[in-house]
Amino acid sequence: MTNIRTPKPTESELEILQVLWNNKQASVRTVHEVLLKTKDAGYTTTLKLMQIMFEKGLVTRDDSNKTHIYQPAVSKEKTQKLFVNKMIDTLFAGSSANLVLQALGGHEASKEELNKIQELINQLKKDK
Amino acid sequence: MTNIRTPKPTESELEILQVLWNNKQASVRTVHEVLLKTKDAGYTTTLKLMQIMFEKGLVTRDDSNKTHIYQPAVSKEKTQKLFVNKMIDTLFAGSSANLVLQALGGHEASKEELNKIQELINQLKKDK
DNA sequence: TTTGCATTACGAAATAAATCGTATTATGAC
DNA sequence: GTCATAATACGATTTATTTCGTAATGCAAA
Repeated sequence: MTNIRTPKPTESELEILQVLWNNKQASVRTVHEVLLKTKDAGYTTTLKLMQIMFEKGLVTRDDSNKTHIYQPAVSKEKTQKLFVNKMIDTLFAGSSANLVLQALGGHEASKEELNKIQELINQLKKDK
Repeated sequence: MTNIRTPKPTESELEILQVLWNNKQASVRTVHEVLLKTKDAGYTTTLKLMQIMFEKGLVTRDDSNKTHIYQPAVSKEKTQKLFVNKMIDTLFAGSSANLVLQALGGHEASKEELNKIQELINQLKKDK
């Protein structure tokens, strides 16, 4: 599995990836429209960012039509792992449990979600 | 509780804060020595960063002696929460549980740590 | 007091990231 | 074909971050 090295996405790039992950694929216009709900930037800014992401290999695109259609080139899961691991390293002294405690303590999680976590924990304990 | 707004620490600032949190307080020299183990930068770089952090209010310092002694001005817990929340927002669609699952799935956690998490979950479920 | 050394102060350069203005191009309506 | 519109391309600027060179300062040993 040739793991081509894509750089760590920046803050803004992450926002764009989020949209692409949700929609599977999208035009610049679509992405920009979604971003406008939560931030305030010009269309060409989004365009430029997505072009840069293309150069970096963070996204692919179909440019056979006038309006280019972009797709994520990095998986959500891999990217999440990248950031979670970095965070555990630099902010939680290498302990994933510390991160988990912090996350659950602050944010609210539904009962259903808590059940899912509990299940995973049981699984992990069994494996030891 | 007058919450003075301190800016979000940058990557490098986080590394420095980590050292200060561990040591309670430290001189630039001490911090620099610790950083040298994992990264490669000049002494004046670390100095400058810590001076900037002082201006930003991320650290305080005792400059009554020639060698200034720095202390963290933001708590580890608050900073962790800041980053975890941001991460949940931009990378886990607002679901803390998703982050937890990712964290536990990737990194290894000890049985003891898992127990601690389980305890917290039970507590949270009881509160519902 | 003078010298040497470790420190801080400061400015500036190098790098990275985000933003935007303007020019160019493609497409469809007429 | 011409025009209006919407899109891309591209360069430049702005802002944030990191890095470092050099000067000034304080202190302690000789």
